[in-house]
Amino acid sequence: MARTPQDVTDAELSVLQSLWEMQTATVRELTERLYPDGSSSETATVQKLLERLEGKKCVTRNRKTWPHQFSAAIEREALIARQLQTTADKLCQGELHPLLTSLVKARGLTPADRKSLRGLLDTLDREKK
Amino acid sequence: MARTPQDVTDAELSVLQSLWEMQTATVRELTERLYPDGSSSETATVQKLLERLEGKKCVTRNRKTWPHQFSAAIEREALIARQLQTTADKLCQGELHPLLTSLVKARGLTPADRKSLRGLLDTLDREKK
DNA sequence: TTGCAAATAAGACATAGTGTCTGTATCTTG
DNA sequence: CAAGATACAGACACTATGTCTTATTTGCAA
Repeated sequence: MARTPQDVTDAELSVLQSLWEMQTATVRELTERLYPDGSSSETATVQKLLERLEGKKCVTRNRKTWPHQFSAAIEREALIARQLQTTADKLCQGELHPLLTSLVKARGLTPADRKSLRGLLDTLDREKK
Repeated sequence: MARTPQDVTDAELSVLQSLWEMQTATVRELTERLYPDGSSSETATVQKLLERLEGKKCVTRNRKTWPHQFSAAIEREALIARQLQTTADKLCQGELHPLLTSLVKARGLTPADRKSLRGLLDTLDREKK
C-alpha cells in the first residue's frame, strides 16, 4: 500500500499561517517571524518550504519585486474544506454528512454556536429554495 | 520542526475498516480480505499493522483464543471525531466552529441533510436546555 | 564599472515514518 | 512427537520531511 503524502506539511503550514496574517512577505520577514533566534541556514529552509508550497499552488510569488514577495494562494477556509474532504474520503467514502453529525454532537458546541449554525442553514434554505 | 506522525496510517486504516465490518477476525481472515491474491508474507504485514494498532489502542486482541481474535477498539465515529479535532488544532487553534461553517457551506449538502441537521440541533437544545 | 551584500536557486543530507518481508519461536492437534 | 499453523521479533527499502551547504544571480553603493 503506497503511502499518500500530506498535501500541506506541518512546517509548510506554519509558513502559510504567517502569510495569512501578514498578507504578503519576503523570505527574510518570514524567517524572522518563524525563527526569531534565526541562524543563516533557516532562511534557506523557509525558501524551500515556500518553493514547495508554490509547487502545490498554495503560495504565489511576485518575481517582479526584489526581494520576491510571497502571499498565500489559498485561504484558510479553503484549506479547511480540503482537509475535511480528505477526512471524509478516508473515513466516510466521501460523505460529508457524518462529519457534520460528529461535529454537532461534539461537546464544545455552545448554544450560541448552535444558534449561528441555524442562521446559516436558514440562509442556505433561502438561497437554494 | 519535528514532524508529527499520523495517528492511524493508510494501511492501518484499511485493517480497521475491515474490522469495523467483520466485528472480529483473525489475522488470516483479515489477510484474505485485504490481499485476495495473497502470498505468504502479507500475513506478517497484517500482523504488524495489528500490532501497531494495538499499541495505539485502536485494536484489542483476545489472546485466550487460538488463533487470536482481533476487534476494533475504536469506533469509526470516534476516529472521525479525533481526526476533526486534529484538523481544528492545526487550522483553527482547536476551535470546531470553523469546521462546521465550512461543512455547512460546502456544496453537496442536500436539503434533506439540512433538515436532519436541524433536527439534531433541536435535540441538543432540548437536552441541554 | 567593479565589488559587495543580499537574495535566489539547486541540490545534498539526516532522520524518521511506513509498508513490507524474513526468520524464528510457540502453540494446537492428530 | 510431528507437522502445520500461528505469533513474534526484528530487519529492510523506500519515501517524506525538515534542514543545511554551496553556487548563482541580483541590486546597489563606491
